[in-house]
Amino acid sequence: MTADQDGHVRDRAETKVRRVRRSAATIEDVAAAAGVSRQTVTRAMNDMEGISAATKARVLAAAKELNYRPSRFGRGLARATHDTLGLVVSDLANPYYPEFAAATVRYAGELGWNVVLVDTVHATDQERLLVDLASQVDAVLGYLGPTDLWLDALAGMPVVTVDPAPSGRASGVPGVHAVRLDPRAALREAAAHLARLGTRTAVVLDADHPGRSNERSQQMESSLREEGIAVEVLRAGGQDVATARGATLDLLRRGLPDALFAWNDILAVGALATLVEQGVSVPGDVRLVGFDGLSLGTFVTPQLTTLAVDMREVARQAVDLAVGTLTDSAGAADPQVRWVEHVFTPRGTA
Amino acid sequence: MTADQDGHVRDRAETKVRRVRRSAATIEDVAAAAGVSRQTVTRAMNDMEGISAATKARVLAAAKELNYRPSRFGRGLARATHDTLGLVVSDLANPYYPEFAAATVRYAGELGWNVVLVDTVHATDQERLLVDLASQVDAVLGYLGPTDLWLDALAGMPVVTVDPAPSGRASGVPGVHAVRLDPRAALREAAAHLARLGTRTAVVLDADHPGRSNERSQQMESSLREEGIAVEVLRAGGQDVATARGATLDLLRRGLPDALFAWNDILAVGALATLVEQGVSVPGDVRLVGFDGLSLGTFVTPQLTTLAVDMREVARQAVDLAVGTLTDSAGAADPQVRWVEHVFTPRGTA
DNA sequence: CGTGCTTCCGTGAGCGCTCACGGAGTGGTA
DNA sequence: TACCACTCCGTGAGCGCTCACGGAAGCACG
Repeated sequence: MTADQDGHVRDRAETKVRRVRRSAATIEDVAAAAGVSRQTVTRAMNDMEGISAATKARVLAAAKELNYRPSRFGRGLARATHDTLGLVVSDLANPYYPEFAAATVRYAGELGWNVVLVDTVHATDQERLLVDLASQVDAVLGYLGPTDLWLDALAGMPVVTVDPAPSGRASGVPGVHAVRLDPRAALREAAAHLARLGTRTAVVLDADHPGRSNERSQQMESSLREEGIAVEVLRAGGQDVATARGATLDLLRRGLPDALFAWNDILAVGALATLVEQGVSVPGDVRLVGFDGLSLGTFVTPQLTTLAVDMREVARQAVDLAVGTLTDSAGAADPQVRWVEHVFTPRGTA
Repeated sequence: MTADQDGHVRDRAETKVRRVRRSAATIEDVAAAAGVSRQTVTRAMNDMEGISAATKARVLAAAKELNYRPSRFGRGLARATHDTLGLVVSDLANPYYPEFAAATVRYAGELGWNVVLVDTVHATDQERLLVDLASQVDAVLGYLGPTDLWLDALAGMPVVTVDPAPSGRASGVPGVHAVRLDPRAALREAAAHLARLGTRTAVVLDADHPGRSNERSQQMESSLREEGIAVEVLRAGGQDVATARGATLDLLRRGLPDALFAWNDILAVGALATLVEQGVSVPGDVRLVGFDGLSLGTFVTPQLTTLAVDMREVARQAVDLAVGTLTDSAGAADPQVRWVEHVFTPRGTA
């Protein structure tokens, strides 16, 4: 890391890279080897029209012989589009995001789109990361974080945010769409389910994040109240297993409620482990409900009752929105919102 | 999907993309706005020498004003290197790979390298994917699968394989390195630990993959034998939770051993869940040991005893090898192998 | 005053590819 | 023969950027 006279810190690779000279074959080499022109090579490589089967075979053979790989950069420069989507997640170490990413990569792949996946949590300069991403993809989708961080960096490019709605400045901007998650019906189902099991008191285990966390736990709270259940919201201040353990131990000391509603499956799993270790029976003594429907919830015993989000559906909606904006005539770029409903998934803990 | 006369199936996005015309600002625009030349803009954007502070400030202001984002393609074409590593994993839905990817992205980022992450399991044409990756990165590392699939596609480019050794044709190729995992010491420790607990019989729960699986389970088998423990290898034929459940139920019918040694943590967690559900006490009736040390093993109760691999260390070695080959003088490209040892991590199940 | 050095900046050229065009050859019709 | 349509292929030009150079100005030295 060095700093220039403006105090701007450079964190790129400073050491001069003396690359193993690859002397990669270029389109010109292939053209010469096959005795044709560049354009004919292009036609062969991209399955374009206007080339005879014999010539095409000869070109492809030459390409294979020379180990020719078309340069993504050359192509990117010459073409207007790149058949590529940028997928942004905030932290691959959080099991939620790999599940989302895997579903998206799969669906986009089925449609013939490439995906460039970036993880923002480790980025030293998030804006630079997004700017860089923007220059090489046709659209960006995923968990982009606060609007101010990306609205300028991605200006003029189709964007699909997932889960939290694009706030303030971003709403109404052409080409900026949203896939939103609606847990309300599933929450009502879960609350009714808990009431049916005789639940009188409940604790909402909140991760206490400023934005959406509040909305989600508020929704949890009100749906429980509507079933006549007394609710306390406990802000754990984090969404990792260790935090859940601490909060649960705290709860044990103060006296357990009939049910525990966790902000997400990770907190739920942490609570479950702590409860079981302390000899509390789940769901016998305490009912437990998670949120997200991660596969992780099926690894524990008893398996976690949760409000699942259908990742394939989220992926489908997000990719369809992005691709739709790209393929439709320019007029169809007006902002759209697609809702995906959570699904109440009773398993072993409630 | 269409097929041309050669029967070659195209799976790229066929629909013509009529992109929202972005009319992105180019370096020329910035140069004109700031009243300087292209080269001066380059100097300002890349913190290069030979530019006065005043001019630099003027250029950066103009760039910001025009919302200028340097094109990755233009830059890629003009530059020899890209400060970018290609990271290949086989399936993000398998919790092992996100942990590896997160560690690698983080460490590479600390060194100032960008990372392009690709998932091969969903690729319709894996070779094409790798060829595409190769054209835009300086080196490739990760889980590349069978040598034949990538050796040609990545010819002449630094490659670092992780875990399984590059087989046959790839060994000894300049620039093709390996980070290998060595579980032997940890296996001995685990076996001794099990013996100390009075284990007389054990079952190795194998995932039954043709290549490395055999080696791993063989190592498990022999280390247990050396402690005088009778071993049976059970080939489950898969490495998902459902498979583990089936195999465990099968085992229950036939009579349980004193200990279960699972091919990886996922199988172990599946076995644990099944055992607990069936009223078997772990580690009371059966000791259980996993393999990999995924965070997932700390989510279950009791927490999984396992042979952990230090992902940060693996990431460090892999990135260092790749970057080292790139930065050293060309002679240092002779194949290297870095070993990372597993760490026996006794937790709750043994 | 001529020479050399340093600092700052601009000019061609070219990276590898695709696009829009145009031309050569073939076969059919008037 | 003259004309047209069609198939196949090649030729400039240019995408946006950086590299290697070279030139202009300012200053110090003999």
